[in-house]
Amino acid sequence: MALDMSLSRRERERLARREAMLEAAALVFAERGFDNATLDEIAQRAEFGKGTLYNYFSSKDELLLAVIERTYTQFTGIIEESFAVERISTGPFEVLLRDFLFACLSLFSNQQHLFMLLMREGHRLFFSGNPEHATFFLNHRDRVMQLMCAALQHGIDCGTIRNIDTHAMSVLILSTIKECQLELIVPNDTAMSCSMGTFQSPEHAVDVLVPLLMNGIAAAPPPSSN
Amino acid sequence: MALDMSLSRRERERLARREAMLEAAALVFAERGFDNATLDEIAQRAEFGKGTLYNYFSSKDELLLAVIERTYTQFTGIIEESFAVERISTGPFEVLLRDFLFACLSLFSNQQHLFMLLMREGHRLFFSGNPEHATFFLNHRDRVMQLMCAALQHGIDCGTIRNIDTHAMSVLILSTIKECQLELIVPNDTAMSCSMGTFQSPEHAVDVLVPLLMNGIAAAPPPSSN
DNA sequence: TCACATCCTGACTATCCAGTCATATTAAGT
DNA sequence: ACTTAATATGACTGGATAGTCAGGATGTGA
Repeated sequence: MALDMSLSRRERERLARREAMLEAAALVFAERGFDNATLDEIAQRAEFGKGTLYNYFSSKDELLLAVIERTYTQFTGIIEESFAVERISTGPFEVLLRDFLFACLSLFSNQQHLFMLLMREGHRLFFSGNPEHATFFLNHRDRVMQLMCAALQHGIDCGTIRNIDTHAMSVLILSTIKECQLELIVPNDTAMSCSMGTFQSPEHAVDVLVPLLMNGIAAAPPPSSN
Repeated sequence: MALDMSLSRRERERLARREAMLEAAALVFAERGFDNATLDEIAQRAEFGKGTLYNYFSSKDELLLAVIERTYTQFTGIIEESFAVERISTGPFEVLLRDFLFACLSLFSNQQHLFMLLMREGHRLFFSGNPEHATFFLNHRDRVMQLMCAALQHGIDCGTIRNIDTHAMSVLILSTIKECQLELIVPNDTAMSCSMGTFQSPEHAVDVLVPLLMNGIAAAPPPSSN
C-alpha cells in the first residue's frame, strides 16, 4: 500500500496498476459472482483494455485467487491485532472478544463487497472439485483457525477463560461472525427485511453475542442473574 | 413421497418423474454448482431428454428453486421434530440440543450433496441482486429462524435455559451447525486435510459443542469444574 | 384399426464470453 | 530523430450451453 522506494518508478507503477485491477475485480466478482462476472467489465472498471488484464494475471481463475488472497490478508490482520500478545495478558478476555467481534463486523460492514466475495466464492472454491482451489481455500481457513486457536489457548493459559476445546470454540466464534454479518447486510440489500428481528448495528450485535459466548445458555447464570 | 391414491395413475407418474428430475438436479447442482451444471447432464442422469425438463420446469432457475425448496423442507422438518412441544417441556434443554445437533449433522453427513447445495447456492441466491431470489432465500431462512427462536423461547418459559436473546442465540446455533458440517465434510473431499484438528464424527462434534453452547467460555464454570 | 391427445426428444439456434494476437502506443536509450 | 523494448488494446475465435420446436413415440377410447 505505502509506496516502497526500493522499487523503481516502473515497478511501482506496475504494482499500482495491478492493485487497480484487483480492486475492480473484487467489486465485480462480489456484485455478479465469479461465473457471471466478465473480464470485459472488470477491465472497463479498472480503465484498461481486456488484453491488459492478461499481462498481469494469466486467467480469470488466477485473478479470483489473487483477490481472495488479498481479502484474507486483511482479515487475518484483524485477528492478529485484536489478540496481540501484549493485549491478551492484561485485561479480561471478554474485552478482547468484544474488540475482536467489533473489528470484524466493522471491517465487513464498511466493505460489504469483500464479505460477499468471501461468502460466495470461498465456498465455491472449496466445493469446486478442483483440488488446487480446495487446498487454497482450506489453507487460508486453516490460518484463520490457527490464529483463533492460539488466542484462545493464550486466554486459557492466563486463566481468563476456562479450559475449553479451542478448535471447537474457534469454529463457533468464526461461524457466528459470518452469520451475524449476513444479517447486518440484509436491511441494506433488500427493501423487504423479513419479519425476524435483525441486528441493528455492529455495536448491538456485539452487545448481544458476547454474553452468549462467555456464559452460554444454561439455566444457572454463573456470576449475576438475568 | 408416499403414493397418494387421490391422484390418478397419470398424475402419480407425472409427480414421480418430477421427483426423479429434482433428485438428479440436486446431485448435479451440488457437484458442479449452479452455473457449471448443464441441463443436458441433469436430463441424462434423470434419464430424460433435455426438452422434457421444460415440460416440468420453465427454466434452469426454477429448477434450482424447486430443489432448494425441497431441501429446506427436510431441514425444517428436523427442527420441528427435535423441538416438538411434547419433548421440550420434559427433559433438560441440553438433551434436546444434543439430539437436534446430532440430527442435523447426521442428515447432512448422509446427504452431503444437499449440504453443499444449500451452502453454495443459498448464498448465491441471496447475493444475486435478483430481489425475487433474495426474497426466496430470506423467507426460508426466516422460517428456520422462527422455529429455532420458538424452541428457545419455550426453553426459557420452562426454565430449562436462562433468559437470553433468542434471535441471537439462534444465529449462533445455526451458524455453528453450518461451519461444523463443513469440517465434517473436509476429510472425505480432499486427500489433504490440513493441519488443524477436525471433528471426527457427528457424535464427537456434538460432545464438544454442547458444553460450549450451554456454558460458554467464561473462567468460572457454572456447576462443576473442568 | 384408426384418430386424437399427451408427452418425449435431441438437433438446432442465438447468445455469451474467456482467452488470443496482430497492431498501436508509449517510454528509454543513443 | 531513430531504434528498440515494453506494454496496451479490442476485434476476433472457438467452445460452450440455455432454451426452442418440429417431429416422433406412446397410450387411450371408439
